[in-house]
Amino acid sequence: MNKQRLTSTLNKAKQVCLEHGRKFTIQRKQILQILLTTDVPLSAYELASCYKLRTSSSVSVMSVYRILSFLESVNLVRRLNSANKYIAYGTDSEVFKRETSLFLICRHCQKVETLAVSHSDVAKLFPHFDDAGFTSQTKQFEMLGVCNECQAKLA
Amino acid sequence: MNKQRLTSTLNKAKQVCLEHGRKFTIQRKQILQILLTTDVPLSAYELASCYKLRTSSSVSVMSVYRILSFLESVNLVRRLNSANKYIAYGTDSEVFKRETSLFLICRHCQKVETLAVSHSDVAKLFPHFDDAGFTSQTKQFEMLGVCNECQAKLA
DNA sequence: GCACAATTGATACATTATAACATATCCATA
DNA sequence: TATGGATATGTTATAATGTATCAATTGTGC
Repeated sequence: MNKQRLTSTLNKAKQVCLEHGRKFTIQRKQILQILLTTDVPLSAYELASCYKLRTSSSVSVMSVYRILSFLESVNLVRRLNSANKYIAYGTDSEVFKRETSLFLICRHCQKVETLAVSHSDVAKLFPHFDDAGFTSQTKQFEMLGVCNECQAKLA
Repeated sequence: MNKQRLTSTLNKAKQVCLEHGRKFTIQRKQILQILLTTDVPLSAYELASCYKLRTSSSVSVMSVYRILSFLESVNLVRRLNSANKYIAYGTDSEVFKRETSLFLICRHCQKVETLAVSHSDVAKLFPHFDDAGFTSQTKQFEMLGVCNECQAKLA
């Protein structure tokens, strides 16, 4: 993510927090910024380490979990279930706009690409889904595999 | 799962193991049987407890993980990433037949329903999926929500 | 019996996550 | 100003999940 987009996302993130009557504290900002400026998902423990390296300050893992859970609740961060790691994305991204997302996670380089999926597509995608009478609360799907670039390298 | 289907699945499971040049040991059989006869997913630790209760024998958690990982490798068991738990299914099920599956996981009763998805449907219905040039190795999607029955109860 | 691979046991450890309670900070307002 | 409530963080302990390593056992073919 380039500098301009980062700044704009951080500003928007602050707005989002305020709109929820919550604060955009320095720690929340730092954690979000770390996630926005790394290209691979990070675990809570990795985030705590990163925090120490980048800021000459520190944050407890417990706080990292709380911060992540807060940032998730306002849709600024997502947890990848298949990796137990976390990602962020620009506030101009489809992920932030609360559509259903498909995360393509590369097993080699760990990078994650995001595609948007409409809810109607989801229903269409899975035959008999409507018959099942199941009320989905899921806004993300995860797919593991090999990305374009890694495939080229491996070939 | 009824008794007849259980027996047939266990027999088929033995075949599958032998076809892979591996054994269908008593422990593997017990673990599989526990998974086949529970209606909710179980964690490795829960399986170890269950094993003790049901068999008057026991198995180390380490072994449970090895057994699960083996059973997964021959497609007799699946791990649910969103719950860190494991499920099995009849050998007559679509899941066993290696199609892509969608697991509908109920947040209330924990029960899991399975739908089959063809690979071509997956590619077709995520817009821009082909553009991404991503090679998927995923054979399952997980959806959290509320099942039919629980919804009726809650209403 | 012996060699070999597959399986399991046992111990230790790593990683991920939550519980519980204390403290701090900020803001509205009495 | 102070005080009360909500929000946020610190601290410690512990639970839950998972892996590494090496030894022991079991079964099978020769």
